[in-house]
Amino acid sequence: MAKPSPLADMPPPLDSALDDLIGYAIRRAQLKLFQNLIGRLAEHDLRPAQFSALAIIEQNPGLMQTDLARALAIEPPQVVPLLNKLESRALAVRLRCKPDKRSYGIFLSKSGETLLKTLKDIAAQSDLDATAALDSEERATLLRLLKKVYQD
Amino acid sequence: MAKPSPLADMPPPLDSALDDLIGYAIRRAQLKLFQNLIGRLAEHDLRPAQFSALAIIEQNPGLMQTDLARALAIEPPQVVPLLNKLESRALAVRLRCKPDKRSYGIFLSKSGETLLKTLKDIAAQSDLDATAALDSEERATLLRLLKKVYQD
DNA sequence: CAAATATAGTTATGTCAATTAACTATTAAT
DNA sequence: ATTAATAGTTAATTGACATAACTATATTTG
Repeated sequence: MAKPSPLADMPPPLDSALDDLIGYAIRRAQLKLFQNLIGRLAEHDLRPAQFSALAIIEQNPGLMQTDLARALAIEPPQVVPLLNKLESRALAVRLRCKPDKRSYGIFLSKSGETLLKTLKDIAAQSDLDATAALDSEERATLLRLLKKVYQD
Repeated sequence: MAKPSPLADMPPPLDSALDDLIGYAIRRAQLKLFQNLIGRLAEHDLRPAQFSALAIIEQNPGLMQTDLARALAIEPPQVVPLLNKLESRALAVRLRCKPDKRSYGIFLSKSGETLLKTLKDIAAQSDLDATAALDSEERATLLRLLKKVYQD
């Protein structure tokens, strides 16, 4: 059962004249998407950053914690408990496999790969669910425009 | 001078296979917009929530703190320091002006109104700046689609 | 009317995330 | 060799935020 999500419901705001700002609209839409995803991932006792980490590790097997930190836009110390959690659940492993013995290579375990498949479906479903007001053409347009914004 | 903004730069991520999720794209785009706005508002020693509060008060003069909390999607205790700050800078005032003497009516001061005009320009400029990769038709489309998502 | 209950705002407390600083071990540079 | 830099970790600080408790009014109702 989905947790009651402390930040969950965004109440209908009073008229605030911010309505024509993309920054305002995107914040509200992002919150909706994020809350939806948080709820669904919670059933697997995972947070969005952990899901992102799994996806990044899959695409970049053997990467170092430093790389993961940069990719997640978090600081190295935050990577430690995150990876500890993934490792304790046997979803990922740290291996001393580099010429440089200070660093670890990070890999998904078999069950990490399996779970990630499920999580990707969940994320895709969450996306669809939270954007149910759009048809698939609009969704494609939205994605294209968002990429244009953040890739700039 | 703009503060070096602790969260500022989102580094180019490794390929992570999250690229086709709207939730992922919107988070990254939102962060870009938000960081841009934070930087610009910092020059006026204001945070986005304080700017939003000013805009909401302008549109709803005399509203109660409870209403403001709901509109900002924050808890009532958080309104206290926020309003204290606005009041200490003489941008807004709490007035016992209701039949119910437990509550305050909140209003902008003259200088609050004046500053808000400036801030709206800043926010609009921030929007344009952070979405410089889009032409104005694309911007309109993006805004329309985002509204559709969060108003749903 | 009196007592009980509810509400607006505030204060106090606890929790948790996230940044920073400092420590260990390895590696690279002079 | 000594020094400096880097990967990862631990520890300490800060800050956001929620929850609970307090005050003063207001409402309800017995």
